[in-house]
Amino acid sequence: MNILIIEDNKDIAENIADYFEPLGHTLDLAADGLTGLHLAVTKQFDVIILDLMLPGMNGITLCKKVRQEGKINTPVIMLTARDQSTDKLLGFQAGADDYLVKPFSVKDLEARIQALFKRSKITNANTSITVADLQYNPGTLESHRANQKLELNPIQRRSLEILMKNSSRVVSHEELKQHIWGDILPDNDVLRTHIYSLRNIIDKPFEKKLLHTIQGAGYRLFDDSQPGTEQ
Amino acid sequence: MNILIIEDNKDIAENIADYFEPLGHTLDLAADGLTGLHLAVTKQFDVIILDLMLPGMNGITLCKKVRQEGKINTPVIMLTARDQSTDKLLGFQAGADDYLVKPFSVKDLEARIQALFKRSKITNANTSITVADLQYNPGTLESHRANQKLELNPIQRRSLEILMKNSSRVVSHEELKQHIWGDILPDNDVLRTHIYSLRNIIDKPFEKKLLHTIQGAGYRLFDDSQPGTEQ
DNA sequence: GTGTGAATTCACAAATTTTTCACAAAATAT
DNA sequence: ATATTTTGTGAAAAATTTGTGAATTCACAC
Repeated sequence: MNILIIEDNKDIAENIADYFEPLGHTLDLAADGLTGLHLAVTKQFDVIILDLMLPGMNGITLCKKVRQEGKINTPVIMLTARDQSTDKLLGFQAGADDYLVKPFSVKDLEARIQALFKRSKITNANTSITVADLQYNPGTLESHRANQKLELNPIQRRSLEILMKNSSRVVSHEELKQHIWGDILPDNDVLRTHIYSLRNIIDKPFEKKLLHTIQGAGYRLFDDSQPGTEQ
Repeated sequence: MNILIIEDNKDIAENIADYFEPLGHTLDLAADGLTGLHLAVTKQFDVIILDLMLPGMNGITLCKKVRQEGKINTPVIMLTARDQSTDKLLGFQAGADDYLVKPFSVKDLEARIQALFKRSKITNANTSITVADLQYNPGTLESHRANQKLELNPIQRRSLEILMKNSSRVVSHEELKQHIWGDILPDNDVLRTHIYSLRNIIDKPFEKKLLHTIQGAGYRLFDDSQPGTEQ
């Protein structure tokens, strides 16, 4: 799972990281609001852990901004320093999904994350993502193009998922690798080979090519014949 | 809709009641764990709203007991105070369907209830779940295929149950294990063997295979000859 | 204790996926 | 224009996942 922690207190951030990384999750840390916001909107996360009090921009503003982007519905867990009854309402209004009061145990946090994840899985079950005539359903893990079913292996599936979810931007090699393999990243050859095989399935049999290479940057899935969508 | 509220805080209970009763729902209140448990197993509810902290018996124990009965799969929404330790929730994920952090708005609660209800409507009543010619009745715990009764042991039954309830998506190994065994998850071999034995019963004697393996992801029960249902 | 059936472990086969590697082609830098 | 780096291509080897069924352990009723 990919987790973004926006928290200026090093101790807390490290504490969380030390607990979750061995469990195989990939963590990104941001120590201030601006960095956090930037990461939140440019990378794909499964959950965002957000401190309320931050240098640069406070958590509520940040949460609102993230939600305003519209496209991001990643679950957000707010961390608050102490019992301030106004915080909670503000937080929920801003679009947070859950709350934890410091100090908390990491086990607590884990439980909350699990629950949120479960919830979002249920709500996302029946919504499929579309780019041109290419479709991906995160629930059934099936993909179709032009009403034909595409047979993908796990890595191809995960690659497509990331690319589909982020078709509005370029996904870097690093990010792609992180999502597929977590933290033990393989050689660069490997990704290239997988993209090649993915292309063979989703693009080769079709007229219009959707998976584009952005040299030196990464890959992006989009329909280049439709300038409107491309943004 | 029949709603059971197990909550010792009168204010919260009344608040919920005041909101839902005018909407035409029937509410039952229990102010302590024992009363709650008794009601839960003796009456039929569409959803149970359960406070984590209760006099008499805490919410987790109660939920476990209710589930142990086996026959009750009424959706349960947990209520937790926001500074409450929820790490115990981890082991109990399999039992509750969702949870809300106090304070919450009744609107929130309503949304959650609707979502759960929609999902469990099918499974709860006397209606059984159907995938192709395979049927499972959550009330009687019986399963049939092509009008023949299938004899399943508890593990096979629970496996089939979660697969049937989620036939619209892939159920991961982890999920399956959690649903079957709760918190002490066994080796991966075990699940494989049980799926094998389940297949022998529900698929082997029949022409059409319904239990499909999604490599690297999990299992899904569906009729692959009917692309319509498959979506 | 003994017997019974269920659950788990184990070992091996089969299927499938993932990685490695070597070279070609294309793009970028000098 | 030439060198250098990045990316594409594809086959072959390595590794992993899954299926299968027998052997073993376990739990519990008698």
